[in-house]
Amino acid sequence: MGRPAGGEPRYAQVAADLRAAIQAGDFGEGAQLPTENALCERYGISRFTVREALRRLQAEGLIRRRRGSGTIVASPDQVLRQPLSDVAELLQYAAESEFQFKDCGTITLSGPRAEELGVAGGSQWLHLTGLRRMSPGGAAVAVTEVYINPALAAHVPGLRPGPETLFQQLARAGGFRVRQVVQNISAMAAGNAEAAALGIARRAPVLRIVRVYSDENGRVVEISVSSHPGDRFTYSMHIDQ
Amino acid sequence: MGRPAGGEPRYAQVAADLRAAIQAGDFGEGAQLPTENALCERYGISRFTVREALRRLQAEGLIRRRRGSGTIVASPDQVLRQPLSDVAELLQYAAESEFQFKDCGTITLSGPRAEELGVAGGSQWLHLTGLRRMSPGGAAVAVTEVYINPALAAHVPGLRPGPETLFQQLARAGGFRVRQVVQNISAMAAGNAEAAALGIARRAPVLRIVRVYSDENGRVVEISVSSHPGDRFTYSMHIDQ
DNA sequence: GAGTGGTCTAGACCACGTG
DNA sequence: ACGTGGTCTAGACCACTCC
Repeated sequence: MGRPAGGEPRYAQVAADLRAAIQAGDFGEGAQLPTENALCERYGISRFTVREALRRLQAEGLIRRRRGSGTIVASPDQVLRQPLSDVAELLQYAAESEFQFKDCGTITLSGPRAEELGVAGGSQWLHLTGLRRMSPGGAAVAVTEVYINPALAAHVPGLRPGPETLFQQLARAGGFRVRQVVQNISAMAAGNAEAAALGIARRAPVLRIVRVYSDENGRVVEISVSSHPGDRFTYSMHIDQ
Repeated sequence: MGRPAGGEPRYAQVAADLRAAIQAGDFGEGAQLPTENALCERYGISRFTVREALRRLQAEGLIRRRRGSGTIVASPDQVLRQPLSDVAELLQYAAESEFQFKDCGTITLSGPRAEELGVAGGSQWLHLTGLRRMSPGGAAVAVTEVYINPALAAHVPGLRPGPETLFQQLARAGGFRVRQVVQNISAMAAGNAEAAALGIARRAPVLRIVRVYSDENGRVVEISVSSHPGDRFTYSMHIDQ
């Protein structure tokens, strides 16, 4: 039957359970996962639901599947892997790194900057700035500018660093859901402020990732602009077929 | 019944049909697509198959879906959108741009370069170099180095620019299938050769995309290294939920 | 041949958006 | 209230891998 239980679909619960087991090393790297039928029995659910859960894990790059061979735990790859095919994966990345920020008041986004971000020129935004590290005290992997819709001003003082991303906290506090994230990646020369924050040379190449978060009505609720040093960050993706 | 017809799954045929209709403008931008049930009747297939087809189009960013509202044609966005969640989407991008290349013989990949690409040091590769433009005669959006497994040397002279990507042509000629693509994106300063080919300043920031194509046995069949001028290229993705 | 994941059917109930 | 897409069941046949 199509009951979503406590609000979360059953496949999401199963996916979370398997993800935790994989990351806890219960299966081991390269090890075989239980077959679909075994998972059906273990959780008492249909194959459809098991497959939906496994589909998510595969999209995250946690598992690899092959007809005839089975499902195996993927080898955790190289540098900084940041897969991306739905919002849940963005959260995964956020939970693995450390983010510190400070409130910078209100800012008006002007001509070229507004155009770059795809917002109306002259519009007002709440402005935060932050630094992301892969480990506490480690080298910064990103400096981030965050712009928040002023309609959400009341909830900004309650924002906390932690496993929850800013947009998750905003969504919960503001009573909306993030429905779409558009992400643009480009290469540019570091500006003075970025170079100073990251400890790199001026005009050094940086990877700039702009994310625009919109809610169900198409309202832009948050924009984040992250600049990553070219030599400390690689955006990694994989496609399996 | 589970018959894959002429080799291509039915949902892929339906997806291709709908994709063609959307791109031909049969529905118009922002227009409503037929409902799932309507598509079931039109194609004489089950809802499962219709949903699998729509799932692909949604991942490509061609449509947006919402419970209660229906399915609409997404507005074609900004600059150069290169979505990516399975191999089929890589092909889409390739078909929309123009790629010219020339054969440069054999090359040995040495220490740091080999490490960057994740191949054995001292291994030999066939080397091609190419230029990609969004329109014939237009400005170059990328300079590309291609390395091909020497075991496929016999098929290299048959490679042709066109709507089919190099790895598609290699797979067909070599009788294998590309099973995995790993893609790494980083920012770096342009080298002398890249700067000259792209007509940009030396040390200008470029977006470097390294793609490693592997077949079903994990054998690396092709590696492509594309360098995009920072000011002419943006890698764009979207996530809908 | 046995077992895997991939495709597909014909149903069902549900949450959500729009009237 | 109604129709939409989202979740879910219990089956089935198929292509593929491995023994």
